[in-house]
Parts: sequence; structure tokens; C-alpha cells
Amino acid sequence: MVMNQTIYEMNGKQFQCPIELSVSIFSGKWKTTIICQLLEGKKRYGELNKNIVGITHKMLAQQLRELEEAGIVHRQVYPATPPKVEYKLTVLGEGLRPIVEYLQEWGKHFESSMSTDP
Amino acid sequence: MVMNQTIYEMNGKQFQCPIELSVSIFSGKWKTTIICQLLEGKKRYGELNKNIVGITHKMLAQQLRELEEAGIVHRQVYPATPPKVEYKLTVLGEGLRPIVEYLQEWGKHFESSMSTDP
DNA sequence: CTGTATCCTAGCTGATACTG
DNA sequence: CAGTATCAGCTAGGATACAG
Repeated sequence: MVMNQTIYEMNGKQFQCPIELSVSIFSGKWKTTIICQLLEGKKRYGELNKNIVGITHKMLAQQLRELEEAGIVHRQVYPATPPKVEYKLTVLGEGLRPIVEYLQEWGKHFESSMSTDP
Repeated sequence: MVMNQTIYEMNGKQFQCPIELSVSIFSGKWKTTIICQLLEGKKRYGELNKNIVGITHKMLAQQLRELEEAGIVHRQVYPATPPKVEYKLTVLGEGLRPIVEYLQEWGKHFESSMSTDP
């Protein structure tokens, strides 16, 4: 059963149900793309920047920071020159895999219904 | 396996994978709340407006329209005075139920990790 | 290589009033 | 009852330049 009416709060934002909270986690233009990337495994900052077409330094850094603060992404710094930073999903982040896979299935289903339904 | 790099297009917006497309469907401040409501069953406009705390006419109408255009919500008008309009999920929309339920579970898990993790 | 800091804009969102 | 119209504010996102 799907709940509602209860008010959840996090970082000053309010949510009417846990689902809103979850969705707010990967709302943001690049969050899902980043998560997709990291579902493939550990990645360096530069790799992400190269793989994710169109993203800017600012947005990549910012969205990574938000994912990190949410406890979804772990940031590993190797002190060296030049610096090396690796990002990977936390256990919590890995828990998103089934959702992401289901979203992918549903997205494909959605696409095909678009061509036959309108 | 999670795909990427392929470009999907819909309504002029571009997506790098089906997941982005899916997420874009229920991104929007009230979309998930509306979907939650309709997962409980058919609802009238006034019911939604009453149940969803804080939403305005404009946003409710607008988000419902977008969900309708995406083929997630069906709008049934009963010609009468005063008018009566019912909204319900389409088959495609019902397909979101497992996602919503998983998001709820994950959201709760997320909450508890917030209190023990930081 | 891995970021910050600034500045700027489009578009989402809300308040309010009006309508069939 | 179930919307639409208009206007205004905020904020997410992008371009660009700078930095450790």
C-alpha cells in the first residue's frame, strides 16, 4: 500500500511520502546518468566527464557532491600530483540498481507505447 | 546491463538512456504525489486538490495535463452541470506501481541510513 | 587532473483573479 | 466543480574564467 499525508523532512525540504524523498534524490539533470555510469563500476572524475556527453565541470562536481551528501556515492581521494579521485556507489547507492533496471524496462515500454498509442 | 550513450528524443527533449526518459516523466514537483493518489484508484479533480496539501489549481491542472499527454493518466469527463471529471492511471501508468513501491521501500531504507550513517 | 567562483538566463512555480 | 489567464519571483542549470 502506498502511503501519503505523512510529512518527511530532509535538508530543509519537505516531502509528503518516502517516494517523493527518493525521487528528489535522483532529480537533477545529470543524476541518473551519473548513477548509470557508476553502476558499471568505480570511475574517475575525468572518466565521468568524458563519458557523460554535454556535462560541464560545474554540474558534474555539483551533482557528485549532492549524491555524496545523500550517501549514494563515495568519494575516494588519492593524494598525488596530479590529483586522482575515484567515485563509486555506496551500498545504499547499489540498492538503486533494481529501480534503475526497472526504470529502463519501463522506459522502453513507454517508448513503444508512444508510437502505437497516440 | 545498463545502457547509455544512445540518444532518445521525445517532445524535443533529449535523453541519453531510457532511464532518463522515465525519470523525466515523474520529475516535477507534484507528479509523484499525484501518481501515488491515483494508485489508490480513480479520483475526481476536487479530491486530488483536497488530498494534495499545498497544491494550487494551476499546478494540479498543469501536471495532470502533462501526465495525460505522457499517456500515464486518463481523463474522463462526464458532461453535466456542475462538471465532473475523473482521473485514473492508464495501463502504462499502472506499470509504475512496482517502481513506486520499490521507491517507497528504498526511501524508508534511505531515511534510516540517514540517522545512523552521518 | 580535479575542481571553485561568478555571472546570467530560461523556465518552473506560486499568488491571484477570472470563467464555462 | 473544474478549470484558464496573467504576472512575478526563484532557482536550477549553463558559459566562462580561475585555482590547488
